[in-house]
Amino acid sequence: MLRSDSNSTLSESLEAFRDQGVFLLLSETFQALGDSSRIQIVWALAQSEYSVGALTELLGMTQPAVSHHLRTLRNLKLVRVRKDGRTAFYSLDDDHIHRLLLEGIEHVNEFVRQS
Amino acid sequence: MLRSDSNSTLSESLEAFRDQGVFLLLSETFQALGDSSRIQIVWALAQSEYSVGALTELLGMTQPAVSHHLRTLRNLKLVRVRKDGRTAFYSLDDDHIHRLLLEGIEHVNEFVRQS
DNA sequence: TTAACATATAAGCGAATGCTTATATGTTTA
DNA sequence: TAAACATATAAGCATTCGCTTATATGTTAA
Repeated sequence: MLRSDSNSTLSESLEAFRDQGVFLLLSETFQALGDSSRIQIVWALAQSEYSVGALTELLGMTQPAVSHHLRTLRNLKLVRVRKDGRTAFYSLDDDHIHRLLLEGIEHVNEFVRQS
Repeated sequence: MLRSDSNSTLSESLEAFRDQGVFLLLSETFQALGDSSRIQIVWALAQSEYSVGALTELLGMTQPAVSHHLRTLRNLKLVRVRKDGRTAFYSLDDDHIHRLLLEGIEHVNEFVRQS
């Protein structure tokens, strides 16, 4: 197989990103969005903040399942919590998440258009 | 066309997106990017097109593993193939994928900055 | 304080996932 | 044609994942 020096810069970035854990963190981030239930949660939070109970009712899941998913999203800083008394209000952490979601939807649109 | 009525409520858009399979396809797309090996493949292809053999050597994986991951990415139209003789050259399917990757990296940067 | 409420966590089960080894398909070259 | 080559697919195994039920933690109200 043909080997060229033009790979050197890529293989350097590959090694650097591997060492810095960028690929791992990046894949974990996408993986967090890679679940139908969590995407629905993120979609809801993209409209407004919601409490755990509200999400539970809105999405028709059990409360522990919602909490479980929210922890996953929280660990990767995709959502944040605001506590008021005994209720916890969740919202998207920053605009990157919103844009990620929109880019994803655009791709899906493209996908369906080609089918 | 996949879109929610801008006047509809959240629960209506949730129902519509569920029925149209948007959430499923969207989560599958993110899930495809949610693996450390596949992200490295996508990162490589974001720089230039590569053959299966080149990716195998570049990433230090076995050839069947690379083919396996490429199929996953292909099924979701994240990458496309161009065949020349007995070699298959892969590249990113469209610009959405590139932007998804860049948005993800920005989020990871934000993540690390906060830690 | 006690009871009701809102959320978080734990343990365990079934299903899905990524990788390995082995083999099949298809293309070029001797 | 046969052999070498490039890629794709298949079967099996170990691990991970999402969900369920049960329970714990913490807050408000009577």
